Amino acid sequence: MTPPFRSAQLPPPAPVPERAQGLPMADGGVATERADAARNRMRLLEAAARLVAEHGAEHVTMEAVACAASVGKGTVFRRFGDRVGLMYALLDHSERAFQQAFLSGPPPLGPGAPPVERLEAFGVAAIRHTLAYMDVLLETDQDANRRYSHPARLVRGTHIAVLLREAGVTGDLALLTENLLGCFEPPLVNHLRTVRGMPVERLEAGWRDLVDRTVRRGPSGCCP
Amino acid sequence: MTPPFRSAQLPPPAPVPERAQGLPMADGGVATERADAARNRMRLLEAAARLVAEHGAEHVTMEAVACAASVGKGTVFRRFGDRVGLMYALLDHSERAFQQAFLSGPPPLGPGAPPVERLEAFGVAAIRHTLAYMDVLLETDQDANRRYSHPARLVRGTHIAVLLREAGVTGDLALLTENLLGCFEPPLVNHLRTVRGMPVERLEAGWRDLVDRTVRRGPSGCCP
DNA sequence: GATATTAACGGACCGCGGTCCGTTTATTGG
DNA sequence: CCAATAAACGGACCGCGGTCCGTTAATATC
Repeated sequence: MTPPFRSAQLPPPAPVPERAQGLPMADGGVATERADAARNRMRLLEAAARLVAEHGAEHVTMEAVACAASVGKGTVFRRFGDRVGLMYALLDHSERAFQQAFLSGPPPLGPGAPPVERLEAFGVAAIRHTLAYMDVLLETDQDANRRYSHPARLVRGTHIAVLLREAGVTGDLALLTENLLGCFEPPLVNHLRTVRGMPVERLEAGWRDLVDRTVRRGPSGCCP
Repeated sequence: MTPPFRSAQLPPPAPVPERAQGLPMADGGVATERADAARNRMRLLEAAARLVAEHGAEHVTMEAVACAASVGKGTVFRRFGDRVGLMYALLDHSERAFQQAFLSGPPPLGPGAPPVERLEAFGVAAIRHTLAYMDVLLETDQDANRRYSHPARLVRGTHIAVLLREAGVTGDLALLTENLLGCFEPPLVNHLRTVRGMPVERLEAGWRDLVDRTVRRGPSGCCP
């Protein structure tokens, strides 16, 4: 009688775009959002961003966002699915910018530098990104399931895995990657900074050290 | 006008014991719970455990617990503070047992084995513990702040740090410890098992590998 | 431009976590 | 045993996330 599992997700009702989707159609066009829908999405994102800036993400209610955007509450949920979805939407721009920086920007973050250097630069950038958007990120952390399946996390994970491989790391790359990703968990970073009082430089140095330990030759003997 | 921070905690109203406290008093006695309070705590814990077993932690409401224990809703909150507090209380016994096992049980988990072996055994035990209590642990994960400051996590962290030191690891032990602790995050373990389909053995092997990489000689050159 | 279709809208509604405060009851001191 | 005190009780109450469904209006077709 115990219900399936936490990871059993809401099935296929699947409205909830969270972002204007361009689904290809039979005739070669794209199924675009209706004009009013698109306008409301913009209004909602702007209102949400304003309220977050004013009161902190933690104190922004869905109803307040709806009201500030002069829109019904139902509309907010239809556009963004739930509170966490709205928060993710708020992060979308900066996350894309970050992705572009490490996928195709200038070295050492982007291609062109040796993999270990890129990895170190990546972590430093990720930590800074986390700090910059901390309060919204902490809100997205509410839904543990989505956190680990979110596209942004997958992209980061793939990037790390590729760099590890390029660096000649052997072993369970998937797990090593997850371990490295753990360094950017917003609540962890927040805790280390706020409660334990660690300066950013220390976190960055810790990341570099960790990368070195991970990369420095595989599980078997040290220095063949 | 932005409110202080997320980590700013509820000040000192400080009822919320979460566990029968034995505070020392002037006369040498202990300030114990009133009889009815203690009885209600037991009833609530039993009721909660039953409901969790029956319906899964995720579907247990505070009102249902109160009702099943024939107690008012207010009483549940006075005893355990909030939902997460109740969940932590449910985990208390097993967590203490685990602590005893690695602090004073037989080797290789307890004292007597070399530190690296203990560390590896610790991780394996922690992963199993996490899997065994997964659904309740996932509920405790709601409150990100408390997660990182919870006594149980501190104990685990101290244990890891001590073993790392004994193993002769140099570097930022605090950060290395946090990184290793990340391997036991319930939502991560759940994701790797449920979504990514990794068997327990793989997680355990991954832990051992990670310990090896962490321990194998510090940040500077490889094999002096 | 009129009509049909279908997506989008919005606010009433629900459930649950958490609080408040008037009432009850265990305890202690005489 | 009785009174006084303070702790514990319990349920009405509140706010917010999320859902539902009758209404509205954008688009497509003619």
